[in-house]
This record gives sequence, C-alpha cells and structure tokens, in this order.
Amino acid sequence: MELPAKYDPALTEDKWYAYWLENKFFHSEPDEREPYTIVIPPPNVTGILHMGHVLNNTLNDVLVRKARMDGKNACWVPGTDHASIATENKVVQKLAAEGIKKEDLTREQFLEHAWEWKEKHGGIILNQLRKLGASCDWDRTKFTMDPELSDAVINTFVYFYNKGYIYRGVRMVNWDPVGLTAVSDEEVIHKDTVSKFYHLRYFISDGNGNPTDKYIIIATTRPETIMADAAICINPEDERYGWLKGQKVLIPLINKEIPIIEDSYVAMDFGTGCLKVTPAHDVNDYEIGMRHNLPVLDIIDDHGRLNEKAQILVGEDRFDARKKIVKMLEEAGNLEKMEDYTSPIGYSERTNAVIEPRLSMQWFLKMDALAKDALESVESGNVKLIPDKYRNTYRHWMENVRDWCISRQLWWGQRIPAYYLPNGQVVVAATESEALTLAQKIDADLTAADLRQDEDVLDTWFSSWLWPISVFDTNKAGHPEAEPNKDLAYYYPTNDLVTGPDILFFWVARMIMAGNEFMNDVPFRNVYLTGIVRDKLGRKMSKTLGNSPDPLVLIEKYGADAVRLGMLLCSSAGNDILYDESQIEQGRNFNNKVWNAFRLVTGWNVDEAAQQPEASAVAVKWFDNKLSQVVETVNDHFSKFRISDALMAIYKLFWDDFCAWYLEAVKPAYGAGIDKDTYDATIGFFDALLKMIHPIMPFITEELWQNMAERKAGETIMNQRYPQAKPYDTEFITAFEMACEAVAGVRNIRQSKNLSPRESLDLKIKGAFPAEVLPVVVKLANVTVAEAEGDMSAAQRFMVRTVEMFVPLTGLINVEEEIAKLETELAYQQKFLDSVRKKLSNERFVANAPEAVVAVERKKESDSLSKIESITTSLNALKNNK
RNA sequence: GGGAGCAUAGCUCAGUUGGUUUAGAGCAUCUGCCUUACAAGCAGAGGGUCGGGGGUUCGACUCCCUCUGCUCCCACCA
Repeated sequence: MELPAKYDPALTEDKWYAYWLENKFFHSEPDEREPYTIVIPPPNVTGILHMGHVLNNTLNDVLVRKARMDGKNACWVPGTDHASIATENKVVQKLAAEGIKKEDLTREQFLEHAWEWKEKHGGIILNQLRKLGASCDWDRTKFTMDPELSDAVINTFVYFYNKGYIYRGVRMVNWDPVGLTAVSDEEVIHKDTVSKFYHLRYFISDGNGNPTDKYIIIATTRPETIMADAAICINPEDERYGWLKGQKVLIPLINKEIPIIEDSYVAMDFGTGCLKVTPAHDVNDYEIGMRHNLPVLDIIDDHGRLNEKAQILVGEDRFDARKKIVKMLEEAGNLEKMEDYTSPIGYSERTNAVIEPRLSMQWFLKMDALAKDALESVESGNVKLIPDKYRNTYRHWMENVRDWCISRQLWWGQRIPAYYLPNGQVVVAATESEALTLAQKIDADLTAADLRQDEDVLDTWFSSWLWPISVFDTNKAGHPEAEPNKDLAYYYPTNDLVTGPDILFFWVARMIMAGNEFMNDVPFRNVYLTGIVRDKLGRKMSKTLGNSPDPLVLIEKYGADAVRLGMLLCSSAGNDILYDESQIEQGRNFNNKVWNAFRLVTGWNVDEAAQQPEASAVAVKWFDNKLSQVVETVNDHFSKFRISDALMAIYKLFWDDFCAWYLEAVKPAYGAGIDKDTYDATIGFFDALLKMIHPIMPFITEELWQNMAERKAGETIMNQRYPQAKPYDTEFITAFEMACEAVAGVRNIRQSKNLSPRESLDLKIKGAFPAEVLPVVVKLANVTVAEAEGDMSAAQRFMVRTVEMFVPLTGLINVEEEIAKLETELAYQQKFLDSVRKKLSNERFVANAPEAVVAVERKKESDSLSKIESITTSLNALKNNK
C-alpha cells in the first residue's frame, strides 16, 4: 500500500472511533479482573466543549487507556450535570428571546421548555468528547436529573433530614438578584471593586422627631439602604462620642428616629467610628441587630429594587437608587463628602450580579461532622491529592466550613421533598403519599390537597456529590444500610478523579463526605488536580476576551491526536497551562513523524537470503534494552501522575532513539533488501512503540497498528497489553551512547570542514572504546576505524568521555586554531581538576561525605588527569609540527 | 487582613529525602543541508550560576531567615 507523505487525521479518526463503538470496546462489565474506574466530572448538560474540558478529558482518557492496556477492567463513566442555575438562566434567556416571560409560566410549563432545551442541547458536549477520542462507556451515560438519580438525591435529603442534619431557618444568605435565587458562600466571588465612600450627616433628634443643629457623620458605601437603618452604633470605648449615648438621630430624607447603640464590633479607627446598622442588608449589621434586638426592615426586593418599605425611590434598582439618593442627600445638606474607596464586593459566580446579602428562609445541611470525616480521609492519605500542596487549602476549608445552604429558588432541579401542613408544620418524605402518611399522624383529617410542597429545588452539588455512587447504584445514596448492587460493589471506590482545583470544595470534598456517609469508604483514591488553561499571555480563557479557541476547529485542523498531545505537553500537575497553538503543531509534527517512520519500515523488502549486518545486530540489541528502560521510566511517571514527563519520555524514545539512531543504524542501502532478523525485530519494536503511544494518540496508533499486519475482525490496539519492561543492560546502553557521541563528533568535523557525508574518513581511536558498538560508528559516521598510533598532529581531534578520537585530515588542519582550542580545553580541565582536588584535600569532606560521593570525586580526578594528559600530548605534537 | 504557593536558559517546565548536575528537557534561535521515510524534516551550534541578600553545612538549585516580584485561596471593618 502506498501511503502519502503526510498524515491526514481526517481520513482515520472517525473511522476508528466508529469501529471502537461498534465493537463495544469501551464497555465494561464486572468480571474477575481488577477494576479501574473513573467517573467523569460531569460537564453542564448544555455546555460546549472548551479547552479546559479538552485538558481534563484527555488526561482522563490517557489514564483509562493505559489502565486498560495494563490488563485492568477499565470503566470510564460519562454523563452530564443539570447545572440548575446555569441551565435555568439559559432557558430563561432563550424564552425571553421568544417573548416569553418566566413569570407568565407555571412551574410545569417552564419545566417542559427546560426539558425540551435539554433534549436539544444535552448531547452536544458528549458528542464532542467522542471527537476527542474519549473512551467512555457510553452505555453507562448518566444525567444528574435522570429519574433514578433524582430519586437518590431525594432519598439523601430525607436521610439527612431524619438524621437531624438538615434544618430550615432564616439566615442571611447571598442573594443573586439576576438568578433570583440564594447561592452558597462558595458561589460568591469576591472582587476588589472601586466604589465611593459616602460620609453622611445624621442630625440629632430633639426627642420629638425634629432635627437639632447637631449631627454626627457616618461613612457608608451603600447610601440607598439608609431607610432600613435600625440604629447608629458606636464603640463604647470611643471618647469622641460619649456625648451621644442615649440620644436618638434622624435618618436623612425620611426623618425616622433611630437610637444610638454601643457595640465593641465598631472599629474606632475606621471610617468615622459611627456605623449605621442595617440588619436586613448586611451580615454584620444583622448580627449586631440580633444582639441589640433591633427591628429588621427589608427594603430591597428579589430583583434588587427598593420596595415600598423604603418610602422613597420605590421601584428603583439599587444602583440607580444609589445615584439618585446621593443627589437627594446632597440637596438636603446631608452629604458631608464622598471619596473613592476600593473594597471587596461579592459577585455571583453564575450571573456575575452583585450579591445582595438578604434575609430569607432557606434549607441548610449541617457540615461539621461531615467535614470532620472528610478532612480525616485526606489527612490519613485515604484520598491523595495531587499535587499535595492542595492539602493545606483543603484542611483550611474543612476546618472553617459553614453550614451548606442547599435550597435554591429555581425550578430546574430536584424539588425539595418538604411538605407544609396548613398550620405551617412541615413533614419531609420521598413521595407525596409518604408525606401524607406522616402528616396524618399530626392531623388525621388531612388530605393530599392540604399539603403544599416546598417551591425550592436543591443545589446542583447536592446531586453531584452522589455521582461516584449514583452512577452505579441509585438506591445506595440515602440508604447506607442497603447492600450495594453488583456494579457498585465492583467499581467503587473509583481509582482516580481528574478535575480542576476550582471545584475542590464544591464537589471533591462533598463527594468524600457522601462516600463516607453512604459507603463508609472514600469515593476515589487519587485526585489529580489540573491547572487552569490560560492563553499565551497567562490570561484565563474566557468568552469575553475571545482568547479561547474552539477545540473542534483545532481537531479539524490538526487532528484529535495532535490536540491531545499538544495539551499534555505543557501540563505538569497542578500548574496552570499556558496554551499556545504551536504546541498542537508540535503534536501534529509528531504524528507525522510516526507516520513517516511507518512508511519507511513498511516500505522495506525482506531479503530472506541476507545476513544480518553487525551494525543492525548491535542496534537491535541496544534498542531492546533501551525500550525496557523507557517502559520502566514511563510506568514510574504514570504512577506519580507525571503525565507530561511520561509523554516526553515516549516522545524522545520514538523520535530520538528509534528514528534518529535505530532506524538509521539498520536502514538498508538504497535498493537493497533487509534481512529478516532485523526486519522482524524492527516490526516488533514498532508494535511496542505504537502501544506506548496509544493512550496519548489513540487514532494514528490504531490506524498504523491495523496496517502493520493482518488483523482479525474485532482486534484493536486498545486491548493489547502495554509493553513490559524486561531486565536491561545499562552498561550496553552506555556503550551505545558512546557510539552515538563518536558519530556526532565525526559529523561535527565534517560540518566544520565542509566534508560530504558520502566521503569516507578514517577514525583513529586512542583509549578504551567499547569495541562491540564500533560497527554502528562505522556505518553512521561513514568511517574506517583503527587504533591511533604515532603522531596525530595532522588530525582533527575530539573526545568521547575519556577516549580520544582522531580524524586524520592532512592539509585541512588549521594548526593555530587547533592549538587555541586545545588550550581553552586544557584551561577548563585544569580549573575543573583544581576544584575537585580542593574538595578531596578537604579532610572534613573526605571524613564526612559518604564513600560513594568521595569515590565519584576520585573518578572525576582521574578522568580529568587522563584528559589533561591527552590534551597536553596533542598540544605538544601540534606545537612541534608548527 | 489571614493563609498557601511560585520565582531555574528567549518561552514552558524538570531537577524525587543536600553530594556522579561548574544544572537538564521540549519549543524557539543560529549555522549548514530539498541526503531516495519525513523541510510538519535532517545534521550541528549557541544560550542559564538557579529572583536579590544573609545564614546552616565538608558540600546548597535543593534546608533556614530576610527582601523583592507574581499567583491562588480564604475573609463581615461599614
């Protein structure tokens, strides 16, 4: 078969993926083998593949394919996350574009639209993963809102409620006025934001609600909330304000009288030392309010607009209201001054809206006991974080965790299974009928119609924390006492989890909690935390910056194998990835290299009569050893999750060792056939190399492996065993390296003297050069080898370790130049020798350093001495001949 | 404000309990080659004293202190 000189991934990738699918190579069922399990970090169901997914899923796939080739029963479970707030937002926007307002729909109607949207867009990202080559067990594809998975979520809620871990209460929550829901603390991003610090005059009341001419100044960033002020607070120690005690002041514009209170919370050295207390709209103020029994007046509505309780500016958005009230305050003479002020402001992770601290009734899950166990799981090493610097971060979070606000004021998600009785009492049960049974124990006359289910849904993470359990067994979550089903018993705990550090707490920590609670075992052994993919300039990839390439376009342009290799090249664990398209080009180039090596090897004609040349025999022996050495290295890298190192080891083995040295050493002369021994060995090596490359570049390796020999139907490289390391001879590997150095030395001389590679040269050797590898030198350097004798001053000289090599070149030697070169080298060696000797003459060194270290120094000394000797000899000879 | 981490060739990174490293790789750069697998290639070459300073040690890129710069996480000073 004639292959083109350039590899075209478009011709192979879809073909082989379809082949893998048809043969169900990705599918796993429990059997007697050791399982290797990974659950996918489920992407948002409506998500589109971005570079972060590419990195994550490439790593996952490499690990899964490697494990599969190591003989394990590999299972990678794919799926998607319903992502309640993100998806609901998208649906709301889509409906808005069609002129439909969410408020005008019933819950059922809205959900119908949402499901329709999910059906339409839900599969996209999983199909994109197929393009990347992901070897997921698609038969096991799950969605966090699959009916059975939702049941598991509901059962979990009921379980924790009955355990007393879930409670309902009014708390200051992070309100997202755009998403119209509470969000958890973790979903709030604090960003330093420049705003204004307004200094406002509050006049002292005369006792009858009229202002006197005395006033105090308070500093605030939120003048639009003054109408909700419940008091002005000073520090009791603050002498400046002693006179204020017991007085009342008037809120500007609305002239409402509020008391002066004292609380040590107020910092005397910040602002003016007077704090306006607004319990409904600030967490601290709320706590002060609780301590001092202040009334709570909520003047901001769900959308972030002032409500009628504000009395003024009713219906205005909080930020518009701020601008307007400042003007009003100024006109009323209440504005002392304003200054620029930078402070951290909370933003919603999903909608980027400024978070409004707001009091509301929410459901919470107690975290202390769960967090304690989850911390222990990591501290004890039951779960290993890679890189382990994240243990510190993890510990800090787990020790300072607050109760988890699990209710969301949304429709898309699992609806909270709490049912209210007409009298306000609440019962919690998995189904309406069970809830009715419970309710009837309270009041036997109740009917189903009397029960009202809670309107809220659960936080998305309240379903995804069950993922490693519920993808296998939907009954176990919520029922720790139940027997796990066959799949769960076999696949759990999973082996490795690959995810980003940004969801270490959102997801990873909570999965550990759920695993401990329901399985009494952690959900995975290793958590490999990838970096964030950034652009060349180190900026996070984002839609708004437009610096995020479309992976599918890249795959089309370079092939999935190239994209995978390009991503892995720069991805050491835990470090951010600075993505640059040139890395993908490098991946494509490597593809092409493999392709062309294949063209060369398969283009050879076996000559049954030919004897194996000595150089070939040496090269075969060497590469056999080298291969084992690198397999060992690669396995070691894999065991430490040093994927990019493993990749580089394979890359160099193929390109440098196999192509640049081995193939050149065994390549038959033009037009000649190759002997059978060498050919068979070469094909064997190629086979091993393809297997080593396969986890990283699955497509091209399958294509070539299939073409390398007759394959039976249903055969695939992905189910072959990974090459095993045999004992190898390091001495021989070193000897071959010396041969390579000798070849390089000759090539160097050719280059500097402008000599053609076709022109054969003499190579004279002085010293202990391993004779076994000489045939390779002879072939690759195109030289005739002999021992050096007599005067070598008319030769170009170089050294391989301690062996001197001469290429006699009468008439071509520039004596002056050679002398200068040798003198430089001599000076260097002399200096080196001095430093070694200084060490050796230090008694404390010789006495304290380990024997081996001292021996090394002695070897350095003797090597250096022998080099100096040979340099001196050559130098003298040159000088004498001058 | 608290905590963590990073700083090694032009770029991205290795350097595994301090000693065969007066430091390695890939990419990029430079030089010479269209040599019959591959110019997406081949053959060579140059390039850093390990952010600054101090200390411990026979010996430090590696340990300690300090300064500088960057990054991330956490955080209720209005």
